[in-house]
Amino acid sequence: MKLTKRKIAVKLRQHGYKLNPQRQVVIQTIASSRDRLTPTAIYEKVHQVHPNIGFVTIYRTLDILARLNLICELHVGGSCRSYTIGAPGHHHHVVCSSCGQVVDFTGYNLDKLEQRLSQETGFDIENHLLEFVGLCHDCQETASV
Amino acid sequence: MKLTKRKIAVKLRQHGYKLNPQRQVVIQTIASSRDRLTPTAIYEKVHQVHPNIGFVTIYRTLDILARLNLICELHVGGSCRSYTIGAPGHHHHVVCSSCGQVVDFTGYNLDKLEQRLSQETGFDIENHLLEFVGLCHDCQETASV
DNA sequence: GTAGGTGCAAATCGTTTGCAGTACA
DNA sequence: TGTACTGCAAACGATTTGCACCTAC
Repeated sequence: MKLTKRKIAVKLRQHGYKLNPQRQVVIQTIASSRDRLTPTAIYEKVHQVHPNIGFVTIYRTLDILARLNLICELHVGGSCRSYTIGAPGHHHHVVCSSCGQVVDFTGYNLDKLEQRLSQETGFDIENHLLEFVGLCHDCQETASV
Repeated sequence: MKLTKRKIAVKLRQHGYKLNPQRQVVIQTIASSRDRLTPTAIYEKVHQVHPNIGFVTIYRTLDILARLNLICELHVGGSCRSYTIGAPGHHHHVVCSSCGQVVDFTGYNLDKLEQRLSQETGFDIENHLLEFVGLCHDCQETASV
């Protein structure tokens, strides 16, 4: 389940951000893609439909959306600045190294490990990053042909 | 346990790379730091001692070392291009969000989760990324003063 | 009406490439 | 000796900033 556009709009307003057409287009673009998208990729998609929306707007919108956890940054297997639409609640991602498709999953809990690490290292652990890379079903077939 | 300089030298030679003074300095710099280092940080440290070593050499050396798994890329809590000296064998990292100190740990196995995800998503999973961020012991004290 | 947002151009930062000279095995 | 490596300068791409105008609330 992905975040609906409505929920995103509400959260933006809650935090004092306006929801104008440009932002709607950016959100719509990310939300309707199954792949992880770089700022450039987002710009290109957006630009096809709305040629007057500039790069700067993309960057600024991404900053806001990321800060509000409405989109997720991905690191594995490619550009360190690519995003996917955020799912509600805590979750992790599986990313295709070939086509960039992103699948998210829930139900894996790292609390116990965090606790062990806190004790062993003396760190006060705040957060973690867990991602998987591999080939999605389609790309496996393409690769084996 | 970290990789010794000797082991690094051997591995470089095994792969047909030369071990010249510049590379030794770069390796020494990374190996002797407890923190994660960006290319710029490495350059600055190296430059203090050897002002004639240029940026390009740093980048090229980092590429080689990373390809041979002699250093590890870190993503969490800061620049996406920072490195720490590699430990032998499979391991993960805990990084301090304040000072950048890196501690690595072993003994946590994600095979079972990978298997579950393969079944659920149809992905052929090749690799994963698992890092933790938090405050190290020293920075917790500094923060609470 | 006004704070916040846009879009352009220019500045800036990090990274890569071409090339001539240099050094290691 | 020959191949690989360095270091400079220049090219390049991605991201940020300044500023005047605009628009959602």
